[in-house]
Amino acid sequence: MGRGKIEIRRIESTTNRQVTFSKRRAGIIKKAKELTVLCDAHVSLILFSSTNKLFEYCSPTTTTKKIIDRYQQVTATNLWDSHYESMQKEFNKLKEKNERLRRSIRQRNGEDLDMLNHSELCGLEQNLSEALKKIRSVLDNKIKRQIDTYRKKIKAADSIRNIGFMELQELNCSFDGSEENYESMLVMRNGNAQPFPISVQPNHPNLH
Amino acid sequence: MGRGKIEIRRIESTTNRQVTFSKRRAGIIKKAKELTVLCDAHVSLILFSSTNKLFEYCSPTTTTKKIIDRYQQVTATNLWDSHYESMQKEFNKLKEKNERLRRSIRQRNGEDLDMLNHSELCGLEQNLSEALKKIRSVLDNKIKRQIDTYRKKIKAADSIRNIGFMELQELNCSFDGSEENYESMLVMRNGNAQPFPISVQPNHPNLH
DNA sequence: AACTATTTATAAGA
DNA sequence: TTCTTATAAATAGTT
Repeated sequence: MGRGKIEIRRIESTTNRQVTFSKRRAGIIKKAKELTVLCDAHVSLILFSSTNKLFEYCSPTTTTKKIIDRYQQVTATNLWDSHYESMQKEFNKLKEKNERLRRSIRQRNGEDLDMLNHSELCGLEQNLSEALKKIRSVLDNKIKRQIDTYRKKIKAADSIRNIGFMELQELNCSFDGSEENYESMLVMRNGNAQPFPISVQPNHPNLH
Repeated sequence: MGRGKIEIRRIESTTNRQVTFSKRRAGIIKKAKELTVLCDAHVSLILFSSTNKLFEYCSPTTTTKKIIDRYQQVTATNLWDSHYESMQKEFNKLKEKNERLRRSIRQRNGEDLDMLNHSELCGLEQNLSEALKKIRSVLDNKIKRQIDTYRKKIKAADSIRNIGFMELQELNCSFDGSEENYESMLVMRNGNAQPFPISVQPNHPNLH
């Protein structure tokens, strides 16, 4: 139908192909609509162009989803049951793993120990004992590092104290060298500055 | 197109409607085929007649399932029901939980401690320490109970020994009462029977 | 996007 | 259902 007859074979010219697609797409969708109305049919038409554009028609009395569900029922082609099923399997596996992990944690917490036999219990004991050693060593190191930090701060403060003392001597102020008077003097010099930082981990907000 | 023009409205005559459906179905499927070939398109056409008969066309380069999957991807219309969707959410939640549990176990195993702050580390230390106490007490109790069992077995064996001794005396055998000879005598009496059960948990196959 | 010569689809009839 | 055929509709090539 048209000025000339065409062979039904892939149209080589890209533009021509796209124009034809556009025209015939309109045609077939019109036909689908007419079929729906004239014959009281349910139609789902899904088109992907060669440029991967999607076009669809669906009878207004229904939805694509419903048609596909019906199609599935009739053909017994389970389009997504396999997908769904495999997912359900994975889900259950994950649940099981989760339960095992929880139990493991409970056991590492000293609960639910009845189900363990003697050797398992011994293994757990050894395992926890080693873990505790590691944690304590990490904790030790942290504390050591903190003590070091404090020492350095003390040293720094001391040197400030000495400098302050020397400055005082130079200024001929009436300072007797006692701690209280020294601090009040520092406050006088620096405004509100604290002599030592109080916060242990100034950059960590979650410290209780 | 035809002998007369028709209005596009439901055909009231059932036979006529069915005839028209039949004719137009052939027509639209032909159009779908032509579109597929001419324009290199992917087409899925699903038809349900008013009598609920299913007809379909699908481009030979693909399958209805593939087209529907693609349709789903593009439209992001969740054709899978809400159950599936909620399941997917649950699945991801479970995965997350799982990861947290794993991390917790690693930490209770003395690994991945860097991400813990000081107080968390202290809490972990205390927690593990208490767990270890519990486990050790359970282990202690078990061992105590085993020792009790052994004691009872020894007592039982002793009474057997006494009975055996008395029997020996009655039989006027030449038994001097020493341990070695007593045991060899028992072996003689009972075949290969062991005086005490060696295995702690004879019913557990996984004992190392 | 519009036009139109032609092909194609199909309504009605057999 | 299938065939026929007059006619409506679709569309290929063109503008």
